[in-house]
Amino acid sequence: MRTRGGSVGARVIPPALRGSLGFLLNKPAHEYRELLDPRLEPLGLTGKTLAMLKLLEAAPGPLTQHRIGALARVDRSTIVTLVDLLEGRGFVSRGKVPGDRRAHAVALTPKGRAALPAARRVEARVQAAFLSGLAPAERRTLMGLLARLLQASRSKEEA
Amino acid sequence: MRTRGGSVGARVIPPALRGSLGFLLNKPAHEYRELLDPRLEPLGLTGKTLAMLKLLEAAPGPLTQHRIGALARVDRSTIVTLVDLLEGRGFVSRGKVPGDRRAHAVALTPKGRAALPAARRVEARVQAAFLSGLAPAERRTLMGLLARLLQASRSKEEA
DNA sequence: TATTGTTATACTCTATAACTATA
DNA sequence: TATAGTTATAGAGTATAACAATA
Repeated sequence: MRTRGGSVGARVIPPALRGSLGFLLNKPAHEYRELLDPRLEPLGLTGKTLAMLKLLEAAPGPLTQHRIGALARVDRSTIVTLVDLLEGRGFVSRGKVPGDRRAHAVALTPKGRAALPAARRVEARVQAAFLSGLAPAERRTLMGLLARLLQASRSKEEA
Repeated sequence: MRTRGGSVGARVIPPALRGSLGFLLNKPAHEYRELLDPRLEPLGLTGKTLAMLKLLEAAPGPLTQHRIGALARVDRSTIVTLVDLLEGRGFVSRGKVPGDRRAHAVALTPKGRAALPAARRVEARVQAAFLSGLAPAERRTLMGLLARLLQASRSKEEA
């Protein structure tokens, strides 16, 4: 009662769920994380910490934790843990912010910068594998639409 | 130091994150759930339990918990809790499966069936609001691409 | 031996509230 | 008074492992 590849029938998306946006967003999100994180683990990273590293690399200089949270849409209390992880690995450092002794200047260390290329390659491979069911143009479309969705949503802040 | 709408700058997606599929999938998934679940709560449902209700409605008859899990790609241990919730609300019932005394026949009750139209209307409204930044055609494209992504992914099962 | 449902447990992700040290 | 970072905590979401009943 189980052919090769699953006659059980979980391969096809039930029509009843094809219109459920929550299902369509949550499942891939979860599956992608399960795929990427183990591959980044040998490098001492996860999808989330890698994203933070990329954010820091793209910035003109150090960022405060508050600023990182604003960019990544994550609460500042959550940022603490992520920075702790990266600092523990020696990928970032917490320095001083001239003019504000409350804030921390989170900066990419040489080690953190050096870790980025390999991590990016891993991410690119995993991402390509995960998206392999879609044509290149479709992948761009999908990511573009998701980005616009995110841009349109106010999530927390708004009057 | 905070203009209307957030000069803080979290509105735009940082270029560094536009290529991070994990970020693009996780954030909308999370935000959508935060939006939908409170709206379904007065009806005694959540996005997940509503999805299960829709699955049962579309089925020709009762489904075993194992079957529900296969369709929704959720572990059977997780299904237990969801069925418990729906059963507690009187939306589904656990009956017997002729021929297999291990399995439970999860069936929609009249009350469960009656709850669906209103829940669907709420879901449609929330979904439309969440997708309001996209044109109708784009919404269909997005959901279609997500569905294909899910269809292509093997998640757990495979040789 | 394998499968269905169940329970116990554990892990991740994320946020809220309260505290501190500043501003 | 308000903000940056921290800590403690709580809650959702999900899975694995082990067990009983049954196949």
